[in-house]
Amino acid sequence: MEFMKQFLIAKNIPITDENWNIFAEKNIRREYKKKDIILKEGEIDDYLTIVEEGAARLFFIKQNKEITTRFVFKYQYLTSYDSFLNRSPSRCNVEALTDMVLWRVHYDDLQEVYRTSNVGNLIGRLTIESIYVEKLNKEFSYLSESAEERYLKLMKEQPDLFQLIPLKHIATYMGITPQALSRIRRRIS
Amino acid sequence: MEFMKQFLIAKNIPITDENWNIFAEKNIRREYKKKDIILKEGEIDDYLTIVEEGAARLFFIKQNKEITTRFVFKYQYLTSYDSFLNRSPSRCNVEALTDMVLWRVHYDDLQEVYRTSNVGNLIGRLTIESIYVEKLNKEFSYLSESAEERYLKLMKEQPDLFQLIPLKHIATYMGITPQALSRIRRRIS
DNA sequence: CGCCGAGTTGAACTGAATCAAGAAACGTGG
DNA sequence: CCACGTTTCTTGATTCAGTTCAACTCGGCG
Repeated sequence: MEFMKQFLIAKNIPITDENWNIFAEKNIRREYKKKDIILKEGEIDDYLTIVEEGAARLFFIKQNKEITTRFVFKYQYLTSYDSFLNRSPSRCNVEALTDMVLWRVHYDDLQEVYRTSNVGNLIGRLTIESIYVEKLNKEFSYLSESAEERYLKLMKEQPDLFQLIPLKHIATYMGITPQALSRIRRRIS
Repeated sequence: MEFMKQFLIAKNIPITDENWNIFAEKNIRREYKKKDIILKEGEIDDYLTIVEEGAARLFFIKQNKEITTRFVFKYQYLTSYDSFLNRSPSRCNVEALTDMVLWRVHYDDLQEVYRTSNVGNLIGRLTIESIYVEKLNKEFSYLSESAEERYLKLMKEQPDLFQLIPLKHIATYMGITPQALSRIRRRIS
């Protein structure tokens, strides 16, 4: 978890060694292989999970088709939040897109961190603030731009996505079918 | 702010009187009249704002049309979060749908609360957790259900919406035009 | 009474979905 | 390193949900 401490310090987030240790010692390292299913739809996500290495996606099934809702990379949180927070079955699956190294805290351990120091609330707040803003941006983009505009924006802002991830997942992430994305790409080139 | 303390206690959220006072004394009461614009697009939202009485909506303008993204009611937070958190111009306008009573903390005061006690991080975390889950539900609904299904669900889950709010706002909130909503309603009845 | 905003309805249009089939790229084992 | 099967991507034809533009009704309110 040392990477995360560096991360917080770099972001100028105040944290004492003692508080940090309370949090860090609850985190457990875990590895996954490419294509592993890290969480299955219907299961309760018991872990707040951060990515040290690799990439993953969250997706749900709609009429036998996979709809990707989020990509997660290095130093981002990978949790199926509604499941984790509400202790309810996850609507999403989580799949490793590459080999991965993860660190995770169990829900119960996190509750203890919340009780015994304020570092949990701080990290929890900052984490969810950033993914909420990410979701707001996606919503705004979806409601105000055409699929073609969204594609161009994604190309510009996250070109690495296109190296790493099959177009079919990018398509459903954009809210369109792979066929529609293919046609957009042809139109542009 | 007494209502909010009751609210936290009812939710079994641990908070000492001292910590509560640190937070509560930073909050300022403010009233608005129906149709008042509480925040304009382009302004930076300086306040974390909770609703004691009344209702409001957040909306943005797309090609001269208003697209509503969220309704906010009693005991919910009304902030334009991306603006508030990133200190950036708001993409959204906030409009009072009824006469309102609000309580708000200024951004700078909140930073001080974050520094001097853990109540800020706790309240901040819980607040944003709940609106994030709300947004996840909306996204899921949007991606997996037809407009008609979403309408029926909304009728069932939030029938009060239809008493209080013009259909044209509900339509854009659902991601469709008022005309399309009108046709759905006819088809159903 | 006349006006204005909300809601409804119609007709034409459109972006994207769907279904289906072929081409290209990938990876796995011999 | 090649051959094969599988997955990904592309392309075409058709269909459909929802948009757009425009006209009309209804109800409240100055």
